[in-house]
Amino acid sequence: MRHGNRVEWALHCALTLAGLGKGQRLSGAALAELYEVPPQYLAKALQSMATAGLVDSVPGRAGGYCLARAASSISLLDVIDAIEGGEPAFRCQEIRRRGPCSRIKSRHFVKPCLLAEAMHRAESAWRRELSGLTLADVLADVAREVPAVIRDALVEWTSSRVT
Amino acid sequence: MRHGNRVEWALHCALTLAGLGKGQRLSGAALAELYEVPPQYLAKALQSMATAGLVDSVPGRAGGYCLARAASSISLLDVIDAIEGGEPAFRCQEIRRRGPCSRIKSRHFVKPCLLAEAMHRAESAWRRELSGLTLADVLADVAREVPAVIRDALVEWTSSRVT
DNA sequence: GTATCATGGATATAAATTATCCGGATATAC
DNA sequence: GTATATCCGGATAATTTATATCCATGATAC
Repeated sequence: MRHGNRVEWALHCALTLAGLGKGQRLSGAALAELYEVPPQYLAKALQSMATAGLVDSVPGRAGGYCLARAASSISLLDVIDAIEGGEPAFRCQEIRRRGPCSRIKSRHFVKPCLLAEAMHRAESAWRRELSGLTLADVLADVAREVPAVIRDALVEWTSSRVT
Repeated sequence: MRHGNRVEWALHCALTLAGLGKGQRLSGAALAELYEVPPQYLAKALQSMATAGLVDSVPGRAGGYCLARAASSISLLDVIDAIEGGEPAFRCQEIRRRGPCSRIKSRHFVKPCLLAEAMHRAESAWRRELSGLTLADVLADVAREVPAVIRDALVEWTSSRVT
């Protein structure tokens, strides 16, 4: 089980957009440069976030992306779900009903599969952890923990690409 | 992000083996019949569990599989890790160091990526949930919650295939 | 009007998953 | 001892998913 690369890209892009000033935007090409990833493929991830209502996209010259709402209202889970669709990682195939149990009527299987339930509880714990952390939270941590050398370099680059 | 089918198969097989009496075994073919899955592919999952030390495999006529240790000492996480290798689902590619940050010396990146950390904390929550649930726990829930009709059918089938 | 940018569909490539095959080793039944 | 049933592990094939690119379209700034 593993996440696609776009999850990482989307998280970083969302965080970068969260650090922008009011009314500022970055183009897809700029974000692709920032992280050195394929621009047209990154565009798919940005598009997914736009569809999910996390970012606003402005076409045309001086267009680009910015957050659609406050960074404090966007959780990491929101971003991940936008990219991966929010479907559960464990998908019960109900194999418990096969073989010798295939003759048993459906009504006896009223209780969900206990193993599937356990897997879903675990996923809920995962989702809870990620839904409790917003872009604003991470941004605050960045301000506190990331060295000034790095923050300065990012601020400088951003100011050269922002619109 | 999604789990392979073998995870579900392995969990159900492990639970079935946990329900066996002392010294009893089931062959890979029998388990494949029980869940109507491809025998030779299920064998790979059983092999992984054997390699991980979760089940003992006995070759030869009247051979088969049984748990290698007490059901109360095998967690669902043990089974999943045996199948999927226990690698984290999120693998940080350190894209934060690219682009404008590629000139910054490595020593400034001493703190791990905050987004990667958040993802790993979420995975830890997932793992904690699953490591806290053993096959014995689930077996007890089955005894309590699964209708007798189903349990009886399984017991009957098992007794016809066990060695 | 022209250059820049996002959109979304189509398509191509790479990788992981799923599945099968087979020769070899081992233990049991007869 | 021989035949049978079983696990092992490497090789290979088929299928599905992830990754990546291409291009036609429409919107916006200058």
